[in-house]
Amino acid sequence: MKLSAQSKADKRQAILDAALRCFSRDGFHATTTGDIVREAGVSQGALYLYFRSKDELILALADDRRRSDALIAVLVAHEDDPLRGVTELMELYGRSLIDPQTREIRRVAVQGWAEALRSEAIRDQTLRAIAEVRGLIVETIRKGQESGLFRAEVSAAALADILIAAFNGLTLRTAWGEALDLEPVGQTLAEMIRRLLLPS
Amino acid sequence: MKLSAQSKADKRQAILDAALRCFSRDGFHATTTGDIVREAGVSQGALYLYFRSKDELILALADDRRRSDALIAVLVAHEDDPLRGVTELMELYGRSLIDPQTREIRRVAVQGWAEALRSEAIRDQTLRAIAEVRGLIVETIRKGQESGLFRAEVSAAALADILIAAFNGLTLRTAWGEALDLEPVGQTLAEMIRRLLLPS
Amino acid sequence: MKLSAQSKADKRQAILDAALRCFSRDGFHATTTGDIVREAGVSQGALYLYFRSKDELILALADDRRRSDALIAVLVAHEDDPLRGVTELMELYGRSLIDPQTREIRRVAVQGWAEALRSEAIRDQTLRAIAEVRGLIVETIRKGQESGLFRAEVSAAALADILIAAFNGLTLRTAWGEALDLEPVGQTLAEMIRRLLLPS
Amino acid sequence: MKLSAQSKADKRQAILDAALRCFSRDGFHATTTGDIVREAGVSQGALYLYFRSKDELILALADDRRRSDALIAVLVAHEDDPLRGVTELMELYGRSLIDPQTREIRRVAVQGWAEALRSEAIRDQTLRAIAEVRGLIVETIRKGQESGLFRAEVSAAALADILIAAFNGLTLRTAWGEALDLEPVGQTLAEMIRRLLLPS
DNA sequence: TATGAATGAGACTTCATTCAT
DNA sequence: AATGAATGAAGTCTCATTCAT
Repeated sequence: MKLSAQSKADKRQAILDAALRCFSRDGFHATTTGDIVREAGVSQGALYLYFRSKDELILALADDRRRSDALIAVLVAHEDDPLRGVTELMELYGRSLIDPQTREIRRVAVQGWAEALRSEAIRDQTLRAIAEVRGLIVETIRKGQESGLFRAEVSAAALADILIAAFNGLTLRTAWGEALDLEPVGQTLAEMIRRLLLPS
Repeated sequence: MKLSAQSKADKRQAILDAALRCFSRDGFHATTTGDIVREAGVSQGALYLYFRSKDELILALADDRRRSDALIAVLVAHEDDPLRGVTELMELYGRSLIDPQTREIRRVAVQGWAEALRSEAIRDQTLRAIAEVRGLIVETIRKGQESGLFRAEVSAAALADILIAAFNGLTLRTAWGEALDLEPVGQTLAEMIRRLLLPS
Repeated sequence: MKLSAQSKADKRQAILDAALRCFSRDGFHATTTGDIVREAGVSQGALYLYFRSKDELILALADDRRRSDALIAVLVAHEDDPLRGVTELMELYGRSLIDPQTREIRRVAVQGWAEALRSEAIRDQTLRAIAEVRGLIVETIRKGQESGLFRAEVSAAALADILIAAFNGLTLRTAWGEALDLEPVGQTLAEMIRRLLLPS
Repeated sequence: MKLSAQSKADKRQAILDAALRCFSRDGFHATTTGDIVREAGVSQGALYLYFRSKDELILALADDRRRSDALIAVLVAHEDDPLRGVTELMELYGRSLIDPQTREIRRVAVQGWAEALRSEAIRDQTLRAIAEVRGLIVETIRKGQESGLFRAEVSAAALADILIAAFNGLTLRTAWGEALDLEPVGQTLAEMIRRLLLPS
């Protein structure tokens, strides 16, 4: 009985979802494949019909592609309004930090950071995602500078790195369950960027 | 042959050093106690004369107390010159990020972040260290505001969180071995802080 | 390849049998799980598919349920003939003491007695089995007393305890491999009981 | 500094006492030499100055020589009054069963029974002690038979075995901490012996 | 395609004993 | 004689992966 492509994809996704829950709860290493198949309601063997190994499952969940895609989309959407682009980027990031739906994803992402230290595949994937977002931030700032909107003395690359670093640092804090008051943090960061970029 | 407190501490430290090298290279979980004792040049049993378990070893290495202590020292040293305090803090942090000697520590710290998601002991320890640094940053900024040096409208807490987040984010990037050009990053961040805090 | 309940029970029993042989030969503590799986012809991991731990295996073998069940059956079978019941009980017990097939069981039972000192689970199980047999012996004697067959002055409980104590003591002696001549022992004990219970 | 023979013997005894407490509490195998030296307040190495190995310590405590010596003394003391000898034997045994001071000894003795299954040295020692007591009981009964006091038809050897078996079985029950009511048990057993031995 | 029993390497930890001091 | 740090073999149990059905 051949499974339709649809139900095959469904089952694969069900396993991924189960793995995300397990990894978020217990971490990559304390999670056993037994935990995952139990959570997914499939058989032990089924896991290996859809994934080559536990590591492949980790790799598939180690970065948060959905988030970086969203960030990229925002920057692209506002490419003719650099200030708006940067502002919206921060808005979006801030919202994602407090969205309870992405809590598991953020926790797993932090674990992915640790795994990226050891696994070249995970590191490549993670760095590529960061580089992509970073590239677009740089481009956005450059555009603002070229149009005379932003101060030309500012290093676009440095600012991009600072933004990404701050984002990652905040992701970390919220992943730990700390109740950060993100409202003033967002406003203060926005103010810092404005004062840096806009001519006084 | 009763060991002196000194030589006992030395041996304990030798094991810690070996564990740090192993953890940095292979991660907490892929490192076996066998790896550690081989690296330390002691017997399997010796490990348990100095540590109750592998977990205790992980806990002992999961945060980077030396770094947070140094940060605190800097802030305390310049408590009558808030602007200098914040600047020196950034200097120190920046230097530590490129110091090859602390590379292993930074790699292990990132793994500690992931472990902190699962282990209450590690999380407590990590959050406590962060809270301590954060508290001193807030205090330093407040002092500057009270003396009229800094703009009173700025949220000291928010700025402290942003700084810490950026620091952590940069630690992460350097832990991965990325060759960040930290010079402009540091200058840009300093400029952002000055423009935010100092009256224009 | 879902195992049928039958073959699952069979395999469990095969491991139990192997463990019995090992425990009888080397004792609970000198027997390793490696010994057991080798004797059973299964893999290390297989043991843990059928038993949660080595302790569970010990618990499962620590008392001799088959023997106490047989004793109970005898007493129940002759509940309308108390003298016969007691006599048959002794017969059965005596036969079991010299049955080479139960030699391993008796050796393991003695070890269970020692384990019962430390393990509440084993002690509970052992005491429960004894209490059950004891209760039936008491009841049988009481019945004989009520019908006027046995002397009413005899403490049924005390006699039951004496019988059980003697049985256990004899089990111990035979477990050690001593060549007791059980024939006269049985006859003498029977004579003691008759002279105690029957009106002279 | 040469230790006097006295203090050497004292220290040896202190270790034995500590071992008895540990063995009684945790069993031979769950007790570590570390437990014993801690309980005795001596150093790890000291143990091996007084005993060749842990096994030697077990052997030294595995049987209850003090009890069997006392039993023998009673029988010898009344060798010209066989009935009295047997009665006193039972009295003494009964008292020892409820003496809280010998509780640890009885618990360790039961463990010795299990060890005797595996260790030839312990088995020899245990069987020898039993044989000694048994021999004296047989002799006592024989004497009574020869003097016409006891019925000649009774098998002295069988009765001795029954008595010893009952004693051991009762030791077992009390070692488990069961609150047996030994008063009626003793009386009933005495009655059984009288009725068996004395001409009606 | 799907199952889940089976595998067996290997991880962590303990512990009786030794031996340098 | 005495100490206690050190040893390292060995034990129990787990778990990612395979494969017969």
